[in-house]
Amino acid sequence: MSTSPHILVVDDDREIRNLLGRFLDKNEYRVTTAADGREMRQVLKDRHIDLVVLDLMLPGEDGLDLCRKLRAESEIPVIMLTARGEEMDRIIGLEMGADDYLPKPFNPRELLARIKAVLRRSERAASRPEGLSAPVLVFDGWTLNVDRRELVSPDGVLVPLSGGEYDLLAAFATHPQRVLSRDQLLDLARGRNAQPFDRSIDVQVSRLRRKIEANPKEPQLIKTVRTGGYMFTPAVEAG
Amino acid sequence: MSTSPHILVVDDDREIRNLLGRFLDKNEYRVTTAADGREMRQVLKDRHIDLVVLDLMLPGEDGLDLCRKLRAESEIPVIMLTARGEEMDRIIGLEMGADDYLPKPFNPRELLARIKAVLRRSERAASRPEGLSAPVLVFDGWTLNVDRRELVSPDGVLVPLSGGEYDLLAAFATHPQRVLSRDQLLDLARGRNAQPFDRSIDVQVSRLRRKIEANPKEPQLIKTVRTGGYMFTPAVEAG
DNA sequence: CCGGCCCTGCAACACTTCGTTACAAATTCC
DNA sequence: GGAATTTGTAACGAAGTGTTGCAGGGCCGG
Repeated sequence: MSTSPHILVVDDDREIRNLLGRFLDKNEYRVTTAADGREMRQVLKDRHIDLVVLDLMLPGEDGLDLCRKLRAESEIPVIMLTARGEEMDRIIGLEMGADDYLPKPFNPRELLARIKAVLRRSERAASRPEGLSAPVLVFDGWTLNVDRRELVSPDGVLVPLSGGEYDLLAAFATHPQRVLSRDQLLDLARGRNAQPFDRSIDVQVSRLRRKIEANPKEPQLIKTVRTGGYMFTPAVEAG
Repeated sequence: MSTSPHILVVDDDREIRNLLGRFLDKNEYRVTTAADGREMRQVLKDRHIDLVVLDLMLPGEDGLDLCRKLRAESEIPVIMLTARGEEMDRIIGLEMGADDYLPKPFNPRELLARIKAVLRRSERAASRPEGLSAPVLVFDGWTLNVDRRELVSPDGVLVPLSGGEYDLLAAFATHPQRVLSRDQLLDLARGRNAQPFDRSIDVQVSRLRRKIEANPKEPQLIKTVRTGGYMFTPAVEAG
């Protein structure tokens, strides 16, 4: 039930991916792995990730490049790994915007400690310092204010949402027009994995529909896709 | 009944095709094989494929070429096989856009593990990244909105379809004016293979006709092709 | 033209999945 | 610490889908 941080390990070496995957898993983190930049972006688009462990040396795109781009468009903290243990790398790594740095080979416990430290820091810093990342999502007349976690209806009325309802709607609104499985929704909105026979998303969808659908019996915004999950149908634009 | 991923194995060696076919079949995957690029394209046009296992060395078109073209026009993940075990091939393979790579000879279990990994990844990435794939299909006055999974009749009325009815109609509308066997339809609309005496498509066609045919007794849009399957007769254009 | 065979349409039934309510557990707010 | 709110779980009815069986109609050999 606990909502544990979700860590993305990006490394081209499968050995290392598996090793870190198992290790972090044992230490109460949820882990996903990626072998290169393309995979990393895919995961980032579809799951909520709290921290990225990024290898400096990657096939195709360079880890430093990736880190810089990642920094440009999100606030996800990054810990860099590198095979070269030189001080220069460290400086470059940190200048690229990484939150911490670890030379290979390293002791997994060392990585664990740094992950904990970085997460503790970024937890507090969950503010967005005047960055222009979309604070308002508009769809079908509705306005979802991400900063205030508030929803305003097409006729301008503020519709009170519970925290979970907001999280679910935000998950939908940031992944519109595609089928999202219950598992994905649980990850995006609650930061946990589904358990067998987990129906909590169904119930939460039902409660959300009651508040945003004109006719909850015939939902237009959140459609059910049998055996597939749910789909948020309207186009969403940044306000 | 289960809807298992459908894998296309492309290799000119019949031995390998059969071997992999049986092996993957035993491991709960649906498999189709192709001997060259032409067959591959044919299958891709007719079936829903979740992953392609592609040999690097093929008669006629090169595997790398095929992979690049495949990548250019679809999001289907690719695992490359090659007889040469050199590192350069690996880099080229990945740069061509393959999702993973396996040198021959290989252990089938190894391939299985990679297939699982790639599918797990691509499962989440079922997004349409601003590609211009048709979001609206128009035929004979009707409009099928793929984003909203909605059907609008010639006189502008929204016709409620169940999920399965929509999936079936979408399968038809994306493969118009050609005979589709029950097996193909089951694959395209339900993602599963037919079982002996499987009549579910017939029933679903019947239910769909009730909603879209002016006179279901004399269907104009979905024609029956005796011993062949069904054919969607109107011309379909992107809206 | 007729009878048997095979294929398709569809109604009826069985089974699965989903929506919603009720209630209990957990969390938040005074 | 207790009340109010929120969230998860269980249960049940509703809706969707697959299966089965039978009726109707085409096709073929005689």
